[in-house]
Amino acid sequence: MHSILWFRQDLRVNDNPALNAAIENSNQVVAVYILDEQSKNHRQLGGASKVWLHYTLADLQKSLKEKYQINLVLKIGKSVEVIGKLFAETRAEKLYFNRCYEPYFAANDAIINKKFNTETFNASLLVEPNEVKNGSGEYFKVYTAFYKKCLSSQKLRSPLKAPNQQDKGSKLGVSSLKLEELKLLPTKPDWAAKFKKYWVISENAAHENLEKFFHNGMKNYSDNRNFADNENGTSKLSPYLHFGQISPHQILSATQFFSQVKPDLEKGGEKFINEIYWREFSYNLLGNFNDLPKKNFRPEFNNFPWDNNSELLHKWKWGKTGFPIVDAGMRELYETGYMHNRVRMIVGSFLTKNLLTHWKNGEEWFWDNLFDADLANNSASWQWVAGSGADAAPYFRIFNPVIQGKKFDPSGRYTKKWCPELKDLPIEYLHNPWESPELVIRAAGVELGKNYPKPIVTHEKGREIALKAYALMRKN
DNA sequence: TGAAATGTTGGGGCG
DNA sequence: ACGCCCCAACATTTC
Repeated sequence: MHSILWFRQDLRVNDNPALNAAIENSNQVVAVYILDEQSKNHRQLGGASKVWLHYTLADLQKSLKEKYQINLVLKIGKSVEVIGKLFAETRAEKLYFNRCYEPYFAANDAIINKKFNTETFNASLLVEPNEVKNGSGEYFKVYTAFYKKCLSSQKLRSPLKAPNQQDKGSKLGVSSLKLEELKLLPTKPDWAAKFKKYWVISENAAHENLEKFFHNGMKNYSDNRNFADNENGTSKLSPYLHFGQISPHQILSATQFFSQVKPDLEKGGEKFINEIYWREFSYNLLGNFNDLPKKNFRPEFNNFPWDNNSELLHKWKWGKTGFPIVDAGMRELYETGYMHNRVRMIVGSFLTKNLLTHWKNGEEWFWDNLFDADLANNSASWQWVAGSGADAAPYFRIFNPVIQGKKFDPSGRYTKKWCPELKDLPIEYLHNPWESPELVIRAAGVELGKNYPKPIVTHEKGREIALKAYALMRKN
């Protein structure tokens, strides 16, 4: 008996409910990944996401082959059509897959469930969007309340072990595209080559990173996570989580285990789990407010007088704003496909509040450049930082990039790493080079406007303008 | 998961 | 010895 196992954002062998069900309930499994950019409303993958996906598929192909002798079939097309053909070709009895929660995926899944004999599972969330409601039956709009409710009401499953069975592959020789034919890697220019320096992209690497984080970062995580110059302060698991190379259930279970073994890690572990639940909150918002990627969650922001200056946006994207901590972050993003979380908040505040640029522009740049680009997280977080989102800080909380730099990159290591032209500036002026005495800045070999930009706006004036815009919005 | 402006307090210098 | 002033340091309010 044949079954089809459809891989999506659950690209792992362990703790994969659909995989377990398919292998346990059928003799021959046809595993498939469908690159679907044609179904209704599907959002094109960003450039960085494609690169990550390429290596992830390569890794998954290898593990499925080795462990179960299953070939991962690769296809391009509308998922409903590809699946229909597979059913016809293999006479499979059932389609197994793990649910996705992006609104366009969910709508498509509804069609597939109607058309075929399916069994679906939750593999990637601790809480599905309709699982948790507040006292009046509404979905939560405030994080802390959501989190508390989850903790008090949830029964979480333990991570599943990959079934130990051999020779589960289909004997029919279903045709597959070659991985290269998905064309996920850039060719000319090959801007993706550099990423190998920074990442090992595999299911195994996700677990090794988590283990490393337990030993190096989890103690004092509450504080460490904010320091951009602390390389070990965060887990860097977000891309793996997005593609499902590790599941939140695995993370929670491992964190709790570690906290028990090493009680001094308990506090950090709690905070870490709290951050994992921010992802859950984002999915909860997106699942209940499907327009989150496009429309202001707080409609009063529809009146906000954005400036949307394309030249300023361009300088922001390429790390040429003249504010070192902002530029460092934007360059880290482009170079590594990742940005430290604290710095994401700083550059987000800068774009929306100092440059008065609509958050959607930032959302799109992040979508294209982040390995962890994730519809729920990205849109919820951009709306949060812009002030238009759920549980967002009031708009007038405007980050001062100089103060933030001094506070969260006190050694200057982070800024100097990504803005090497500033490496000889003394720390007192690293985050505000335009205030540096002439002698000092010249001795450091920095010439503003020549080898490092002058600030493209003044923060004080920007703040004033932003507050005026905010007041205007409230009046309307 | 702010920053700036404004208000308050208290120690020390000084006449 | 005392009051006055200055001004950090901290607290509160406002945006």
